[in-house]
Amino acid sequence: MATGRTHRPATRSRGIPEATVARLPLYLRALTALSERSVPTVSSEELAAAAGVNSAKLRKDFSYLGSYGTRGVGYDVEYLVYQISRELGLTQDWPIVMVGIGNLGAALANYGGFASRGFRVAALIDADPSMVGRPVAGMPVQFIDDLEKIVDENGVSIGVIATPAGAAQQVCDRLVAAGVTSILNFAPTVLSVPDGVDVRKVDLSIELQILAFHEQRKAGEEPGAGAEAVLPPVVRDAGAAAAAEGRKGPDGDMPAVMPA
Amino acid sequence: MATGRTHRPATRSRGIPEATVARLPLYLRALTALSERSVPTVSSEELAAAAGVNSAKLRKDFSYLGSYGTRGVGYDVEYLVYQISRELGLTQDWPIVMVGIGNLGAALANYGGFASRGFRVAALIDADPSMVGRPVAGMPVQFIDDLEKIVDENGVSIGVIATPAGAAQQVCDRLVAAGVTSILNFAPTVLSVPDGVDVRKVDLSIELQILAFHEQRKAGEEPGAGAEAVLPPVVRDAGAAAAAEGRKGPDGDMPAVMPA
DNA sequence: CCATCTTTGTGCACGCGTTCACAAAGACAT
DNA sequence: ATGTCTTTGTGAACGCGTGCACAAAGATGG
Repeated sequence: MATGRTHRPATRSRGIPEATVARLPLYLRALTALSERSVPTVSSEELAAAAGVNSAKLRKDFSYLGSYGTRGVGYDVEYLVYQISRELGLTQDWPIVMVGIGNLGAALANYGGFASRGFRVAALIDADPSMVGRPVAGMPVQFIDDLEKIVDENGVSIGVIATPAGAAQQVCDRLVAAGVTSILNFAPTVLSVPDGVDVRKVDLSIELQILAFHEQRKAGEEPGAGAEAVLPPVVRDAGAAAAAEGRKGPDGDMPAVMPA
Repeated sequence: MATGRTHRPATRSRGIPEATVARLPLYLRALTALSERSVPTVSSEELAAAAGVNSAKLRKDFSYLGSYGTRGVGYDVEYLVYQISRELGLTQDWPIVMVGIGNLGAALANYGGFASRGFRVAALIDADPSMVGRPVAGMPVQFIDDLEKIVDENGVSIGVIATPAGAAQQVCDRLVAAGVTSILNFAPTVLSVPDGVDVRKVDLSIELQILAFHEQRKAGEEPGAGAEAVLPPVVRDAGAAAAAEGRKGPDGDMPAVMPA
């Protein structure tokens, strides 16, 4: 799900559901591991286990790509690796630019997973003049003024934004204007982009917050005694009127600071 | 979606849909920004725009939490900030441990978004003795042998794994055995965990691959001439029999290297 | 107190994704 | 060649999430 898009164009591609596309890299990784161990064929059951999904789901996913399996035997590992790679567009070379070489950006630049599988970091870009020229991941950081030139000369269509939140939209606009049509956003902001541009968002703190939600559920299954909750950071009020509506029965400790 | 779980228990929590939970942090961020600008109330339309979602969806999401709005006016910003924070469990203090202080781990430790909103990095842990004692983000790295002690003494229930793929499952097992019940996994591996443990996965290269898929679609809408695809990394064969089944009509360049 | 206007909360329908369950397809042995 | 056994590919049912559209609720003004 490309968070950051206001309306979902569904992008039902060429009949391949978005949910399936999101799982193809998972299958590809599992298949690559099998390939390295020279395993010739694999059943949907085995591969599904390796990828952490349901076997029926896996078969249906593959059915969107075509009939690449052999009944009674399974799937040919090498063949499937190539088919999925091709479907994902990984048989091409994808030059990417990374903007914002702070802690996170530098780590991403060094991250091996980025360079693998057809992705090639074409340039690292930052707005801080003191960063410019400094080598990060064996590559000199370039100044943001050259962004358009870099994108154009390298034929870059994928950009990674790892700037502070405040600069993200501005950087995004420049990338899009320069011709970038896919953006991976690490800044904690909602980017607005024109139609035809894909944005995917990776937000570390959101992931933690979702975990905290489930964690809280596990911890305080019983209502009434809310364990040891820290005082709410907002002003509290004694009025409990708001709780009267009571859609949620088991919710003993509603602080109720209803606005006037 | 907690990738990494084999079967989905759906975790339909207390009636709050998982999709809604995943959006609550988004709303919270937008609301916090409004709060800092001292905006007293906000309509579902405005807030939805700020969070990048549909207004009807936002209202439905909030309806799961209760009736916190005022018709004809909108939502009280401060009140809603507190309600969502409480629902997400962010009014508590969540000590977390981070295992694997390489490039990515160090960047995460320095990442401001982690420390904000109730999350507190209780310890940084690494298996490399040369890292131990070295300060990262103003905090000494501790040796992995003390993992169980650290988790226990700090009451840690959330762990972040930023190790290489090979070490991830092992680290995961130790975390779970020590009492951690929520894991945020940055290693490119499928973790298997017992029931009751939540795993969320952040995979940088997968996100890129999904972008590449859509990018490829945008670039080569026409079939037949596959632009300038690099030669397939697997052995090719002249046999074209496999394509005969032909579920997908418009797919001109099927390489067809069917196994024997 | 009544009328009007704004905005919420939600019933409903629709579409996507998941899962089940099974027929068809092929491998393999005899 | 025939039968058995394994595994795929998929039709169909189900459930969740989304978005529309509107009635109910409350604010505001006269």
